[in-house]
Amino acid sequence: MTLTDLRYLVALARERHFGHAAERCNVSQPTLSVAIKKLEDELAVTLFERSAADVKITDIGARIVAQAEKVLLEAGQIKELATAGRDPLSGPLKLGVIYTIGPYLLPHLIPRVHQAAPSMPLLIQENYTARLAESLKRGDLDVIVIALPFEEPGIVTQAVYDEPFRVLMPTGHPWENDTAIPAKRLAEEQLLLLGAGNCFRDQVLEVCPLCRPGEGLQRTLEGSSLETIRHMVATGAGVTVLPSTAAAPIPGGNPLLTVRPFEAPEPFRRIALAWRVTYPRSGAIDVIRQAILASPLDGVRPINPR
Amino acid sequence: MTLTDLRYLVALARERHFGHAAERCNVSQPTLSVAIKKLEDELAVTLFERSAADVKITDIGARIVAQAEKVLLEAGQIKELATAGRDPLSGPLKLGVIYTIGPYLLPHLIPRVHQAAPSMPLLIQENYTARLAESLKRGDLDVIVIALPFEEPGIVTQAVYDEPFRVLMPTGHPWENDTAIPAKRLAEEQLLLLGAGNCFRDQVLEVCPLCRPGEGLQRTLEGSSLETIRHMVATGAGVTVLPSTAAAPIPGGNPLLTVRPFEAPEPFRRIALAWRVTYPRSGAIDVIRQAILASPLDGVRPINPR
DNA sequence: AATCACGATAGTGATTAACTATACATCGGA
DNA sequence: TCCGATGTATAGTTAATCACTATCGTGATT
Repeated sequence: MTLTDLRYLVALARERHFGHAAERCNVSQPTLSVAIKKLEDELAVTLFERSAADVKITDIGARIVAQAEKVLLEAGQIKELATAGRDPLSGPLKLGVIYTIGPYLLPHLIPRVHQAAPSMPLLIQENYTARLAESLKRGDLDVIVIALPFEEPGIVTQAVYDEPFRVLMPTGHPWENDTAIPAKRLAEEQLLLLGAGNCFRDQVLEVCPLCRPGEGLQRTLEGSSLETIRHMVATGAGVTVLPSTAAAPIPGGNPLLTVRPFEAPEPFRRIALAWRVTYPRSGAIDVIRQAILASPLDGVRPINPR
Repeated sequence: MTLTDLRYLVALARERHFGHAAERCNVSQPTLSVAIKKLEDELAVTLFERSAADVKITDIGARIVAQAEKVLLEAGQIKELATAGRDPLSGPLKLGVIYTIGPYLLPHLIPRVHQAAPSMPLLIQENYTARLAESLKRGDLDVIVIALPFEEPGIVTQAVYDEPFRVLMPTGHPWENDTAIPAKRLAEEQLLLLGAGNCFRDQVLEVCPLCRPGEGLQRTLEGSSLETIRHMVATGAGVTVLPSTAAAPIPGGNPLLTVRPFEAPEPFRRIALAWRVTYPRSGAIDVIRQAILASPLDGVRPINPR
């Protein structure tokens, strides 16, 4: 049993296809077949049911694969430790960002990180919080940028900034003359919402408890983005709530759109970094944090680490 | 980086002496020296400070050794899992049973399986043959109990017993005085039938080709069960055909109901086990078969495996 | 300076892991 | 029922790796 064998095992469990798994491991199909068979012989256990139609993992196989993943994750930590021991700012950093932050943060973040740590390229993935959390735990990501609350065993978080919410309406809307909008008044309007899975959607619904989706004027745009919603507001389809960084990303802005703050207490979300407790490159995380705080993010309030 | 390398690494960290560490690993000293050097090159980190006096572990080396120990521990768990999973009678078995067998077989089967294989809990699902077949092929079920004929690619079957059909009528019915009922005479009566999807319904209709549902006196009870039909017969709503195990499930029976056999040739159904050809826990299947045959099922004729 | 202890290096053989080519099994369509 | 497509297993070969013995180099001790 070698680490290579375990990698083959995990790949096969993921792909459920010898050929594809082999390709993913950059080896030939027979290599992988033989390795799996060798493992099965060594452990004296059938790990997979092979049939013409597909490859099914056995019950015991699944448990062993889960354990193999743990072994590989821990083994990967050895390389991370070595990298960190050399220089935490060398080697690629796998960064995950939620959809409602990525487009507004990354254009500022990337050049700043590159300047602070030129030998630390960023490998970036945008996704929902739940997916990012999974990847983070699996080791597919090193650090993620998400909104609090966020509690996962084995994961630590550090708040970075608070970001107030804004109301976005088409220019000419009756609220245009108000300097600040009370949250309850959202219930009077057609409110455009992101699809389920976006944490920001839930946060908006918390702001306005009367806005139950499906009852009344709210409209959910499944699989959509804040940018799409912005365009819909511009066409007069309704109003929406945006995080401040997303409210006016282009200097000057769109003349068809008007942004107004909420009335106090202004609703906001708290954005944080999260990483595995065991992740050794704390220096790299600090660089990310500094780069975020150095970015010109509209309306945000930095949080100092305790 | 291999698991062997990590074992050498850990041994050296413990012994702080290349020769002794090599001895403990049952390899020569140069073998261990080379392996450690290879690791250091691969990780681009100095793990040990070699001096004439002794071998000192570096700061980063100590952290990597600790991690290596974790990897080895987790890797050892794989072997433990394999040992634990080697017994086909350990671990849950996902068993599917058709609706017209489940209520009569399972009360006998479950305690017998538990006795024969205490560490093999049964996860049971009752459904139509077609649904069970699908789940079986998908791997959601491991073994199913169905009525023959049953042909599916990749699935093998083994007949377990034959079960004759019986006529159930309300007590006081004119047929009560007959010792056996000819199948054709069913067409004379209001015949209560299970809904489509139940294989038993089709088998009953085969017994009596004149009984076309929808024409004449037959009545189909969609979404119903044999127990419901039994109650309807008791109220005089008609007669029905039951498999023998369902004819008198309670000792003593119901005074409102009378059961009579068919005239020879007695119609029957053949009950079988089915599983994927690739399913590795044949021992578990055998336990199920034995437990079925050991159950006191009214009127059934066991079939010996060829 | 000679010796000793110990790790590093060189060179060689055996094992193993990888490849290509091809056999074999199964399923679906003609 | 045969044939082709798909997918896994096996055979045979090559290359890389691992582990061995023998020996060297270095620093500490006598």
